[in-house]
Amino acid sequence: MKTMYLQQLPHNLRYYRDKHQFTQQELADLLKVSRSVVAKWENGHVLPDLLTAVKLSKLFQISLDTLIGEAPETDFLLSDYQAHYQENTYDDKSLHQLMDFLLKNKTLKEQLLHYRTLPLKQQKTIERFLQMAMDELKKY
Amino acid sequence: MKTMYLQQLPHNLRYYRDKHQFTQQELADLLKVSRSVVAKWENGHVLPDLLTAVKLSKLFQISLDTLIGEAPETDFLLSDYQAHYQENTYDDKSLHQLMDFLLKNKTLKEQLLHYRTLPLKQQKTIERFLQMAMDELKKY
DNA sequence: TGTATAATGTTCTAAATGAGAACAATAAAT
DNA sequence: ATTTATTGTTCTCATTTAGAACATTATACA
Repeated sequence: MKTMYLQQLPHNLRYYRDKHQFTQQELADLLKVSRSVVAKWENGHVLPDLLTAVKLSKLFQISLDTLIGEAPETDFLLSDYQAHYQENTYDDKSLHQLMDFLLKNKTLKEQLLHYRTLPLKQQKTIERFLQMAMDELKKY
Repeated sequence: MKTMYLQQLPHNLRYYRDKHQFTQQELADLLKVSRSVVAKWENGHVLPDLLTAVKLSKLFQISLDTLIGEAPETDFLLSDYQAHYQENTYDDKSLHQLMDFLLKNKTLKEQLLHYRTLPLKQQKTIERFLQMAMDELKKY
């Protein structure tokens, strides 16, 4: 059996574009692509690339999974967890992002764990060093 | 400002592959692609196409949005979080410690938030520098 | 209804980009 | 220390998409 994964995408695209009352041309302009390619997406002749798909989902304010018609069932439990975390001072969104990031970057995480154990003076030194490195890279 | 949308994808791919204890080869076989292209995804040299991305999200049993690191709400992060906590108490403790640490170190936190948005290549460079700095300090 | 205009569909070509094979470098194991 | 497993990179080829031009269909309105 062939992959049915993206069957729905063309329909969804047209549906959401209509919903937002865009013409193909208007949508194309927003995304800075040609109109003809929008038509091709909607007719299933061609797939948008991943980046474009993300842009579309943002534009339509829906999840990627919804856009491609593969939205997973919603998870009830989540609100509970969210409540829990909000109570416990971890309500800072940026911190969440950071933790998620560290969760997925083992090396950095290990480094930070070690960094944490260093004398304050050394921490400061490293902090400055890090800042320098990042400023330096910013130039390019 | 450049599109930051898919910054996270390489890390996430590696993270979930590791989590499932696949080698690149094994993952490649499951998806019926070459191993080298898996390596390139994980190093941010190339993007998987939409269909492959969907397959990956199915294989890892996560949403596409989670996979690309653009989960609309923190919901997805939290679920990841939760799973992680349940599975691996040891690691979690360290994550908790890190969270507390970062909560109390605003500068470092800001740096990391910025670091997170850098191109993968720059991240690697900085990571190496950081390692060097820390190794150097270890001597004294 | 006929005509003009707007919106959409399709084709062809050129260009972008990912895929794979082969080779290189690292890491892990023994 | 040497072998083996795993991962990273380069080069080329093949695939696929994007855009322009053209064709078709739908809509407006006289």
